[in-house]
Amino acid sequence: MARPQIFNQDTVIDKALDVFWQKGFGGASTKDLINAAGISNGSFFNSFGDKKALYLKCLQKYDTVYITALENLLIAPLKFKEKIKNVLLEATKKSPGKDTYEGCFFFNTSIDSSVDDAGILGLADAIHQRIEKAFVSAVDMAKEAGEISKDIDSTRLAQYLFNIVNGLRALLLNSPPQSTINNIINTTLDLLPS
Amino acid sequence: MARPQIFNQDTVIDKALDVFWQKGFGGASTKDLINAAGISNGSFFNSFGDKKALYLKCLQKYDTVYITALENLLIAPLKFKEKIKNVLLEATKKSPGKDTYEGCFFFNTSIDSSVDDAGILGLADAIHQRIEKAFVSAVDMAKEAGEISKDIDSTRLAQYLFNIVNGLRALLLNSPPQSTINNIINTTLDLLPS
DNA sequence: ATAGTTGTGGAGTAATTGCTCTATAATATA
DNA sequence: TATATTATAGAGCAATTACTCCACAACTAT
Repeated sequence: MARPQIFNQDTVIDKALDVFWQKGFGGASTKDLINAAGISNGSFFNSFGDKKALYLKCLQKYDTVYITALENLLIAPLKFKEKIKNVLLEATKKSPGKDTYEGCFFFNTSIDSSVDDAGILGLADAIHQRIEKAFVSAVDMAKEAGEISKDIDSTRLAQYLFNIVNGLRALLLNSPPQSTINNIINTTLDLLPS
Repeated sequence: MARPQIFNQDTVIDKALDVFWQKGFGGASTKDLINAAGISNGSFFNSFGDKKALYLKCLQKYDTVYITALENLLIAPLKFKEKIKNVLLEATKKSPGKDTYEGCFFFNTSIDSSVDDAGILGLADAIHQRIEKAFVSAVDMAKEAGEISKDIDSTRLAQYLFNIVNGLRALLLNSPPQSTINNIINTTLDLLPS
């Protein structure tokens, strides 16, 4: 009936995610994206609409894959402190094979001043709430298990912990010494309420 | 001997700082800067060299004025907890007259992926160390005053506190509800070691 | 084979970018 | 008043941007 697409959409989104992740929305040119994906200009715009729409798809994919992984860490059947430790270590690990920190595409989006699309900002906000909710679940589980006092306000502690992760995300952008990261993580764990 | 400059350099830097602060390095076009300063294209490049050099001057000014203010808060003769509270409140206050959060030009610089100039990055790094050092001083003062244990590693606690401020800086970029800010600040203060 | 439909490649476009160049204006000194 | 010196205004430029347009390719159903 019609000529079939020569490329795999999902693969292109993965490649685009890499480029956006590295360079940000404004820093990634359409040429960068097209080159990375290995498709033609025509196919690019024909299939994805425009740069913003593709970025949104990348963020959706990130939501599905990476945020889900974070969520799983937070609802894992482990001790509270252990769980938080895992989250902090996961957030500050290096990219596989490389010597740079992996970072977080959601965080990068939320601080990227070149992102002004309502759809993208809306999804970023939804992801923010999703993560916060996952932290709340972790705190609630800790309460149930008697690991921390039931008097603690779950939302408050969740927002506090999320904030520490975000501080680390910002720090990571400037390739800090590992000792700084360790200091922050260890102090956070030491100060965790009981 | 020669035609005098019609404008005040320091005023132009202030105006440029405003524009860069709002839009970031890449987001602020030379046209934006020139319009805000109210000078001509020729004068702009003749006096400041290029965009990067002007940005550096803005960051230097920020260092001198705002970072010094933060430093003063941290070495003020107040109780440790009081001091940290002041720093957190100062970091999260709204712009005078406006309904948006003021933010931090240094922080914005450190997360701005469109900044790639070695001089700017170098100064940002120096400011980072300056702030960390100020936090260390605050912790040391608290130890001397017997407010917290001398067993605490000053650098570790300083980096932890700085990290919380940076998390808030990132959060502020998305105009969060005041309750979230309060929750993070109050939890941080509650968990402060003794 | 042919018609119908959709994908592909790549030349082309209008707008914007940071910055240069030059004619001229304004000043201090001689 | 003439000269030397620097500032100003703004036209202009090469490069890049996101994106459009269209001739043509590739496929399926008839």
